[in-house]
Amino acid sequence: MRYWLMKSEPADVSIDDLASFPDQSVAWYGVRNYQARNFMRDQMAIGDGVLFYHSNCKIPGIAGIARVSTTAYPDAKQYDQTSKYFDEKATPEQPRWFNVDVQLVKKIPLISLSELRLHPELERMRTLQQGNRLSITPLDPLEWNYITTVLVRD
DNA sequence: GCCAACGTTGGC
DNA sequence: GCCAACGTTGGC
Repeated sequence: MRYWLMKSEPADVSIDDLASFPDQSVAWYGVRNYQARNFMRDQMAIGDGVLFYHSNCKIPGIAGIARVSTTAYPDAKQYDQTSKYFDEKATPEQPRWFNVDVQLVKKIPLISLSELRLHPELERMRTLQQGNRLSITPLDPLEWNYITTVLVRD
């Protein structure tokens, strides 16, 4: 059982979008970074904990708790010529990009990035490190526990 | 819209 | 295999 922080741009898929989808789940398509891909392909398992993070928006931060609901499978968008995620070097025989499905557990009152930065317990979190751009990062179980038990209020 | 950080590309 | 140029991310 592992824990992850996964960034989504709410203009693309927000926590409310996720809540409205069938099974409240979504294919985590569009990851085009090898390190993030490898996390999904090689390390994620069904049931892993996910912090659903809103990035590139007015108030970035953690918007919900979710879970990994499938193992990794080829990202369909890599074959879609009309998609910005199309990859001409990918074939069904040799897919290059993978994704898991992520399912909502619960929406939470937003924990903003600026609030996260106030907690010394979280200072080692990768998402808080300067210059970090990875859209998927592993979370230390202590960080997961701190966020989901101390910071989530409702 | 700025720009720092950093990943990728491609010439050599 | 180096590394400069370029593109992207994402907070501010």
